[in-house]
Amino acid sequence: MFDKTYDAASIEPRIRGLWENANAFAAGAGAERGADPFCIVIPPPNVTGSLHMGHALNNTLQDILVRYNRMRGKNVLWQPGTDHAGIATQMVVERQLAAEGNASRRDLGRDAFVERVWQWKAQSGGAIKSQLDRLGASCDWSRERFTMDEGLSDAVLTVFVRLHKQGLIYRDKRLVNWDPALLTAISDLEVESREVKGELAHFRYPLADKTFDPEDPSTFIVVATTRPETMLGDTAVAVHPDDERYQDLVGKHVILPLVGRRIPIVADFYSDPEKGSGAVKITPAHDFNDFDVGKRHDLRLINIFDEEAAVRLAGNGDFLKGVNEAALAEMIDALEGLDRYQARKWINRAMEEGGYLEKIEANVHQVPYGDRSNVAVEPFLTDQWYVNAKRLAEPAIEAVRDGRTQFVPESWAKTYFDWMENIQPWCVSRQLWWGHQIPAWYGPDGTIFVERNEDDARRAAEKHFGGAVEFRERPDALAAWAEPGEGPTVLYRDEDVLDTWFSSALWPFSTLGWPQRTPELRQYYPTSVLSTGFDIIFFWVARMMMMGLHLLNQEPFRTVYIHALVRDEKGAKMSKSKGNVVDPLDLMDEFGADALRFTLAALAAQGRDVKIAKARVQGYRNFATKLWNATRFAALNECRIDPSFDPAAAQSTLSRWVLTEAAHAEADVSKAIEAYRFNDAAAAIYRFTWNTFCDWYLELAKPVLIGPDGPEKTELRATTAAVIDMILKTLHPFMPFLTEELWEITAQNAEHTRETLLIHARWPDGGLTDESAAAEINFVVDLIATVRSVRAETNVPAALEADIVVVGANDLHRTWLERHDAAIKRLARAADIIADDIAPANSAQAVVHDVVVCLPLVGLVDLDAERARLAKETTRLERDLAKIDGRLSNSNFLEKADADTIAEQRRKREETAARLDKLRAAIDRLEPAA
RNA sequence: GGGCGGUUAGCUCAGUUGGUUAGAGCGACUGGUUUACACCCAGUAGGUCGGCGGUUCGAAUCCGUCACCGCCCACCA
Repeated sequence: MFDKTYDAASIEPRIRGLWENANAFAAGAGAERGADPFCIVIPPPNVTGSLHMGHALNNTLQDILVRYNRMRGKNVLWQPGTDHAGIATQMVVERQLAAEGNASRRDLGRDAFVERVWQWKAQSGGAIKSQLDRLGASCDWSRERFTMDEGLSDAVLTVFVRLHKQGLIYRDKRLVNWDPALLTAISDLEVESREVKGELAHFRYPLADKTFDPEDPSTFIVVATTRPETMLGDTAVAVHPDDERYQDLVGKHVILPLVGRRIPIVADFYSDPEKGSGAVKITPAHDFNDFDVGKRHDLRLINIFDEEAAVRLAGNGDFLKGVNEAALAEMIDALEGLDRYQARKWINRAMEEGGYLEKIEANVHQVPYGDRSNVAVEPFLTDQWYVNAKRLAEPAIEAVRDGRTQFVPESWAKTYFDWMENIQPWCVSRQLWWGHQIPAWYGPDGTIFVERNEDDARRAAEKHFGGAVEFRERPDALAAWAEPGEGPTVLYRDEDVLDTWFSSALWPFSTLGWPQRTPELRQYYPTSVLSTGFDIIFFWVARMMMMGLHLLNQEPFRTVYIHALVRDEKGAKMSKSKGNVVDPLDLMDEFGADALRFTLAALAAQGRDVKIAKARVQGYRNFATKLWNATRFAALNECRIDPSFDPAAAQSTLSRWVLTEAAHAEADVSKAIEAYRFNDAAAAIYRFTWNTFCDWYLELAKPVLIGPDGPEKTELRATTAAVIDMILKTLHPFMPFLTEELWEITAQNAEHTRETLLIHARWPDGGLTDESAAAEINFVVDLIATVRSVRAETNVPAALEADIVVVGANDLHRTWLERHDAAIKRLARAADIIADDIAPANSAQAVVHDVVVCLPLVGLVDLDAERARLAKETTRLERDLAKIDGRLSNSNFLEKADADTIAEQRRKREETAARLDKLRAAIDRLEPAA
């Protein structure tokens, strides 16, 4: 039954089976009647994704909270599920198609492609669940949801239609961040700016009323740009209204080189006299700031790109208007269809040939990139759907301000506020196929019908048009509109889908059944805690807050716990390209799920990065083995659970001491978990288990446990079993597999049936507190530790058993020495322990509490080493004493420090002085050095 | 440009309202096959808590400043 080592690989699956058979993770399982609810919704991983270290950390922490609260008797639901992850998943499948040499998604067609994605979901969607299982995450899988399942899709439709009717979702034509590789709009958050080494081109724009002469600066105005190719769409040059250099040029015009377009010079505050030449070209259709400038000056918008950001001039009415088409033929010929970067080169060359290029400088600047596609994003003028985030943000800000929702650590609230207070309209439409298709139907007169389904849209449209309507695909509908004939009015549905984060924003209530009024919704909403990384505070947390408050009028969670990011052991962000990714599955294979979990908890200090080091995981695997062996030792010595054992009635100080320490440890762990100080919690149970229970309690109890039967042995056996029980419970949230296994084994050993699995056992609460037992055991522990240290430092052979003479022992000391005689002899390697009034000559000596312990080993003790040791100790004590005396003689200290602190210093002074006296006496007893 | 965080033992990190002899794991060194455990036991060494200045009776802890590192946000002149 009990091997020497805990074999995680074989035990974990069996324990998982136990939990599964018992339906142990089900909502409310093991709860007390009428118990308070405790609910966490899992941050839904990508349905086709796999477990990475960030998931491992986050889900370990959530599971600790969940298991702890479950053991506290609460009605716990950990709601799991997965996200369809629009762009990410679509990209994966597109890549697969490409790799298989298949047709692109466009060739395949929308329906076939979406079908293909569902297949991929069916095929790979189970991986993340089984990996979370592997980790021990105790989610209620019977309630697993998917953002595109029927219920959640219904929630999405409901919200879209409702917000639209409330005017909070609207369609707008404005510049968006356009991803020319993915061919979709993306939101501000999906754009990351990267530093790029580029060029700054200085162009000469000839003044309309002068004859251009490259040598004469009065005939042109210089503009600088990092995007020469966009000059094709320039419709103005802006200078600062206060810029004296350009005062008399405002209102005049320049002729756009190559193109020949006559464009105005306008005065606008956007222009920064400090930058470049102080004059800036304005391209309202391809730059967010220029767009605003264009609005202020009523400038034309000229889009020169197609959706792949390739130049489109031929037949481009906006571009061609007002220029001499014939003169442009050659240029159009050269540029048509070139991508941005090729066009840039061509423009630079052509400008140089025409004498319009003043210079090109190297320039480092920030360029926005699509976080998925890794290509530069293009500001692009399109119609998209927007959510009025500003309105929704107000109650969401309020909820955090007044503490209904609390960030832990608190500092993240600032980040949340900063973003929420400057929030921009949220572009929620995506030109993708994988996702929730937007429920909007377009009629030929420009009317948009936003309804939950086609039937509702039909009814609304029939009412609007006063006759029958018919739905067709967009191209067919547009064709029908172009040539109106007899018959029903033709409508088409918006082809776009919603941003993935739109459905994620509903997660805390959609998974509980909303918009249905389910009992789960009533019971578990608002949820208790949301645990996530800071990287998705904006993407997700903020949006859940907005949606939850708007739709349910209640904040979605009481606490938002923000954990650190997992990095490699050097602190670098893990990335595939760096090759420094640590796979949690590998670590679990090597050291077990419990060891990984414990490591993550132990490293999860707040506000820090979590740097995962393999040695650390190994160390905690060793900890698992340590507990395993301690329990094995207890079993070997027939330490069985005794249902009649009452800790409060325990007789031996050893029992009372360890039971008290156990209660302290439990209190520390509880307090730390409740404060989300997972590292403190892990440290507390680790320290107690290893350093207190194994290193001292078991060692001190050994002589009794392996000795003759008697009342003390009976009691220590029961104590040992009881303390192990307490360890198993307290450790369970961190190491669920090991502890559940030992829970079962210890029950078998006792031929005692456990009422429940450990996962449903009640958290230990309180217990014995006997601070006086500590004095006795601490004396014994310190005595043993001191003797060991002295022996090692004075080079006493390890195997030698030496007498210990204790000088200055009072009756109490004598009782203690008597009572723990066997343990001290065993642990301090003593032949005999003698209480005496006179110290033997030339022995090694040390002060322990109020007594002096002597090792009378003439010839065996290295006296020089002993003298050095005592001298060192004396020096240290003298220094301490001087420090304390300094404080106590400082009148300021005595006046201003609080009474407790002063009393403490006085106590310390006495203690140190007494110790020093004993030490000096000990030195005097030694033969002076030769 | 704005904001946030970090700098503590060789390495990775704790250190909760200012008062400890500044701790842990790993690593190093010394010694151990004592019948739970070598994934172990006992012991030892190792830190002017990034620099400077200040507040305070007292600072790793509070304030200022500088240096370096990291992250987030921000108009691609």
